[in-house]
Order: sequence, then structure tokens, then C-alpha cells
Amino acid sequence: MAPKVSEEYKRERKKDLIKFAGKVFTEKGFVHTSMQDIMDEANVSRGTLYSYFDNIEHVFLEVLKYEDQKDIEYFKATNGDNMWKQLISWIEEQRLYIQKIDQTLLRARAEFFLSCNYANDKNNYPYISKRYNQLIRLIKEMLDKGKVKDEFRPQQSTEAIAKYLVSFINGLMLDTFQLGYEQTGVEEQFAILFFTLEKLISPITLNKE
Amino acid sequence: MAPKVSEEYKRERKKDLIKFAGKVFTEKGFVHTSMQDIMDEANVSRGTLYSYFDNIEHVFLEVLKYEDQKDIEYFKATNGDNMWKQLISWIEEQRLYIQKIDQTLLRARAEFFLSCNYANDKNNYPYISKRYNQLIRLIKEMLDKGKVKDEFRPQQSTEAIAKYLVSFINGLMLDTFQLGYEQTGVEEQFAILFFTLEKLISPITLNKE
DNA sequence: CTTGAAACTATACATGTATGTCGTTATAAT
DNA sequence: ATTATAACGACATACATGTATAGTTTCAAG
Repeated sequence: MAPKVSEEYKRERKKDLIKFAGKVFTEKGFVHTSMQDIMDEANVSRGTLYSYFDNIEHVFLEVLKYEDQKDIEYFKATNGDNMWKQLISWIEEQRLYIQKIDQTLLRARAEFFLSCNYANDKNNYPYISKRYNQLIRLIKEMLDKGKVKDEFRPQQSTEAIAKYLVSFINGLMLDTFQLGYEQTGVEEQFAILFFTLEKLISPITLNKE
Repeated sequence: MAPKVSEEYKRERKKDLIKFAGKVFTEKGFVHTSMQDIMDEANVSRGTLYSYFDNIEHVFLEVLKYEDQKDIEYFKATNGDNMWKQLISWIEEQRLYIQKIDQTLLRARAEFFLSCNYANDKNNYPYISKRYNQLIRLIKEMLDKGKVKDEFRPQQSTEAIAKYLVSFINGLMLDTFQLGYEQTGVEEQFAILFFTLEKLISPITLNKE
């Protein structure tokens, strides 16, 4: 017999649940969020939530994928021809993210990466590794494109530069979450990042900017 | 009547418990460690453990302080006159730490910083902020000393450079914990760090090295 | 050497919270 | 009206916490 509701309905419902869960995770982090919290937020019964997700790690991974989807779309959207500008623009985006770090998924994400079984059980969470590699690849491609166009003269491997950039920003995000924007000196640190990037990739457009 | 054991004994016992706890936290992280786990590791009864510590956060803070003590002694010990060498040496120390990241307190520490009530209750954990500031100060002083001796020509504020260094290394540690030494490209990232540091502080001893 | 305070053990307890399942009820499609 | 199934919420289970009790060991003061 026909299902009681359409596939469309179920997909929408699931997406709704993901949004509610995202709200809770943003507020409470991963570790201190229970299935109950999500049920309360979404006004949904225990049984219903468990019919959509096996457990809370599953919920979080779905939230994470949903959020990442948006980021990917950001990268797709920015398709200018000035690579330096594009790079700066991405970094600026990260600065804005840091500015409202308390309203982001950062804490939950960091907690999840640390506290889920992941570290001992890496094979069960291929997404985490995939996620990192994808980000690195996107940045590396940006740098490579600039190099081909002779806009950049990278002084080190572009992959390493990409990883360096990500390490720094990750660290800065966590420090800022813990200590606040002022104490961490976010602005000054970004100034230094730009300084080092200029040395690292010697953008030709430097003077024009 | 006189106490049954000396203060000395109690201090030693406490230190022992801290060491056992440290071992557990290193293996299981903060979030997944229970008081019971520590009792088992230390072969101590419930009552005893609770007579030394109020709760698990208290235990962890003591472990953290104990570990930090060692670091401080490291800084005290290295009192050379070549500041660049000294800086490099500290960074090298961090690289070694990252190499054995799975046998360190990193995970537990990061979990604690993120998951304890800290973020919502910063006043109750002054140590965390103090800890960061102290590290920054030590690095800044190193840079300043080099500047005074005209060994360095910092291109940015030394405080900001210190914070930049810490952000990067923090980020690198976490990335490495998650993805492993190889995938994170630790060596290459350190190469980049050195490159940027040279540009940032223009050490005069560069050629001599 | 005796002795008694206290350090320690072992375990029970009350409490609280989270988990995942399962039988029941409500409902939308046919 | 019938029926598949979405949604509900009680339930059994598990585990951690911090306290409390009773009994045992230990060691330093007297």
C-alpha cells in the first residue's frame, strides 16, 4: 500500500529537524546536547526523532553536512578572475565568522571531532577527513590558478600554504572562542596573516590593491 | 592527637593521584573519563578519591597545573643569549609534542576548554585565561629581548606575533590529532612557519645559522 | 608497646540523566 | 472503511555522581 506521506514530506521534515538540531548544537555545543534537547527544540517525540536518526552522532553529522553544503556553494559562487582578491575575500569571510563565533557551530564541531569515537575509529567517519581534504583542495586550486596566471609567485608548495592557512584559522577560531575577540587580538593576528601571505605568495597585484 | 600521616605524605599521595589521572585523561580524553576510571587506574577507593578532589573538573585542573609546571620550568631552563636559536628551539619542542600527540594531554585539554562550563562561566576558570596570557607573555618577552639586542627587527607588534605563533601551533596540533602527522603535512607546515617568522622578525643571525 | 585518630577500603544508596526500544494511537492515502 | 505508517510517550536499562556507612589498616604520639 502507498506510504502515508510523500517522500518529499519526509525529506522536508528531516531538513527541519536538522535545522532545529543545528540551533541546539550552536547554543549548547555537542557534548552537552542530548536527544531530548533536540526533541524539545523541534517539538517532536522521542520515537519520531529516532525514526529519522540512529543516534546523536548521526544527527550531528547530518547537521555538519548541511552546513558544509552552504560553504561549498560560497566557493562555487565566487568565481572572479582576481585570485588575490578572491583569497582575501575568503579570509575576510572567516574573520566575520570569528566575529560571531558564539553563534556558530564551531564549538560543537570541535567537540565532536575531539569527543566522538572518531580518533580511535577513523574509518567510521570518513567524512571528517574528506571534509578537510576538500577545503585544502579548494584553497590550493585558488593558489594554483593564481600561479598559472602569474598573479602569484608561491615561495612554498601551494598545498602546504593552504594547510598552513587552515591551521592558523582553526587555531584562531578556537582561541577566540575561549578568550574572546579582544583578548585574542583577532584583528592584529589577521594583519599578520596578510603580511605573511604576501611574503608567501608574492602577489603581483599587491600594488594595485 | 597528632594526625596519622604527615602533610608531606598527603601531598605526595595527591601528586600520585594526579599522575594516574593524567594517564587516564591522556588515553581517554576529558569527556569520556569518569571518576571511576581514575579510581580503577590508581587502585583507590571512591571515598579516597573524593577526599582529595571535589569532582572531575577539579581533578583535571590539578592535572593541567601539574603539566604546566613542567613547561614553565622549560622556559626557565633555556636561558641562552641567542634569541633566534631559543625561539627555534621552543618551536622544535612543539614539533616533537605534535609527533607524539596521541600520548599527550592535548585532546583532554581541548575537550575541557570546550566542554566545561568555562565558556558560559569564564569567571570560575581564571586559570584558563591566565594560562594563555602567561604563554603569550613568555614568547613576547623572548621577541622583545631579541629586539633590544638588535637581533630581531620585528615587522609587527611582538605581542601580535606571539599570538599568531600560538594560534598557528594550536590549530596545527588539533588538525594533527584528527588527521595524523602525514595527512596534515606537519613538516611542511613548520617549514612555512619558519619562512614567515623570518620575514616577520628579520633575525640578523639568519646567515650565521 | 599500646592506643586511638585518621586514612583507607568496600560497598550501598539516592539521585539524576541519557539511551534506544516498543506497544499504542492517530492519521493520511487509497 | 481500511490499512500502512508516522508519531507518540512509557519503559527498561545503563551509567555516573556525590554521600554515607561500617569495618580495617596504619602510624605517630604518649
